Amino acid sequence: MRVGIGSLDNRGAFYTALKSIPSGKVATYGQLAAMAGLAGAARLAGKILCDLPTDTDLPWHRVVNAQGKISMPLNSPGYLEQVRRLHAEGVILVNGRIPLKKYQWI
DNA sequence: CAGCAGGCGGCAC
DNA sequence: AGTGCCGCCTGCT
Repeated sequence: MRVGIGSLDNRGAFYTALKSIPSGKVATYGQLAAMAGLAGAARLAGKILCDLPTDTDLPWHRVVNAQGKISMPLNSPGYLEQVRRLHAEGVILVNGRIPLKKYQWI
């Protein structure tokens, strides 16, 4: 939230890391944080991704939690949107979760 | 497999 | 300057 950009500097790092995720692959929050140079700040990743608009050009939908599941209420529009985008890239959910063994970007 | 507890990093108030 | 809050992670019950 807050349209103002001012104090977010690491945010750019997250965006960069996010863009680095190839299509058809997914990464965990911790992974993304590590890529952004903030290893251990997985929560930050979630906070920042939460801040992203649903219509953003960034592949935020390629980020899931360590369990390979989407963090968010099932009835949340973001959830459905994420699943939709992932499916469009060839990433399918099995029993509501993504097989990280196959899709996790390493 | 599910549930609980602790720890981690950084932003917002 | 301190507290709370997370789209979390990992380990142990």
